[in-house]
Amino acid sequence: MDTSPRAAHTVRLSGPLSPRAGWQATGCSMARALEVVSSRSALLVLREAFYGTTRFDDFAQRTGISDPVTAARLAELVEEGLLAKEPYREPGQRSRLAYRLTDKGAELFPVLVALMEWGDRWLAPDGAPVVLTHRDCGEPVHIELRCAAGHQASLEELDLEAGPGRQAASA
Amino acid sequence: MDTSPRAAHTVRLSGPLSPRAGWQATGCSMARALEVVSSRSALLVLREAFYGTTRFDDFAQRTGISDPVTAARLAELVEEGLLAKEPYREPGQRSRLAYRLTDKGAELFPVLVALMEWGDRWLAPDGAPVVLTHRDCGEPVHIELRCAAGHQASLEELDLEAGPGRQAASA
DNA sequence: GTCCTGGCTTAGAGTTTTACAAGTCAGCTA
DNA sequence: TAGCTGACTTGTAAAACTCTAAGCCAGGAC
Repeated sequence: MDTSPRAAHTVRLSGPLSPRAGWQATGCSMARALEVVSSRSALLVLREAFYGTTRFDDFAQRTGISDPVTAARLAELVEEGLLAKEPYREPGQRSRLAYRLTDKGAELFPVLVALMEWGDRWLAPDGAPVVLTHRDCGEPVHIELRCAAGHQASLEELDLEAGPGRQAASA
Repeated sequence: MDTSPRAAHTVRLSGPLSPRAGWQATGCSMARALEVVSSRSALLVLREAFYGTTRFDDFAQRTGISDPVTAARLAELVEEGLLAKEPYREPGQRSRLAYRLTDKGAELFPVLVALMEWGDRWLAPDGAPVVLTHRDCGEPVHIELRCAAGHQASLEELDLEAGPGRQAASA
């Protein structure tokens, strides 16, 4: 199937996934991930968490999101296990709450970096406003697609195959 | 600043970006990217485009998005230059429109892969429903953060620095 | 010419996301 | 004890996103 000559900018569907018309992607992992982080505010809050922000007012101010939305988003991200709320006390201060990234939240970092990289390339005519560098060597850091054998892979070199969690007629 | 011992799951802010309170990230590339693709439907449409879908009805059906939203999203993505509309004609058929990824759209692929990978890991208890493999070697493909010198880098090894596009008091 | 199909558009309505402005409340400081 | 501050909550309202259901139009097929 799909013997058409144009495969530019697409992956190749292989095995039971070809043709595309034969299966549904309703429960796909990307769709599930989007249920958790599809709002602009959620990702901005996470950005700040990666920058080290931990306090309510700082999140609200630094993301430019209003207080009510910030509160809602922080509560959601805590409930979903991306952030953890922990009390702490600075000397002479009363007890406060800090929001910190959990492992689950921290592993979203590549998503944010990929978005930033794309934004730098296509939406920032004057160049990247901020850059990530590797502390040891000072070189800029970027996102790569690489296979377990170590080869860098482009979109057109990829196959999409059924995985272990695939149910009949879904993905 | 920020001499606190806990830097877990955060990058280090360096140079003029430290302390965080001293600058605004309002125009950051991630925020700009989110203006374009922050809706669930936009990313689902792009997912299908990467799977090779090109026609209106197929987009609507395969993403599970309603017709009006599909139409709105396709039009937006075309306007933003992520998809291109091109007429084509199959023999014996009338002229149709195909939506294809542009280079700008195709370069969002790492974002989708990163989301999928995260969803596979945290939201798919039975394993990934679909997997991407490198056609040449058959090995699974994943997202990596790597610096220009070739080192793989973890979140905690990264510095955030001012880039060429940074204006005074913004990021 | 009439039917069918692909590619939309329109109408009407519900939910979510967002903002602004103001209020609340606990607990430390003075 | 009166105030201040951080962390929210409440009220109001607009905008965005989403749905279902139905309608429209162009261009082959018959």
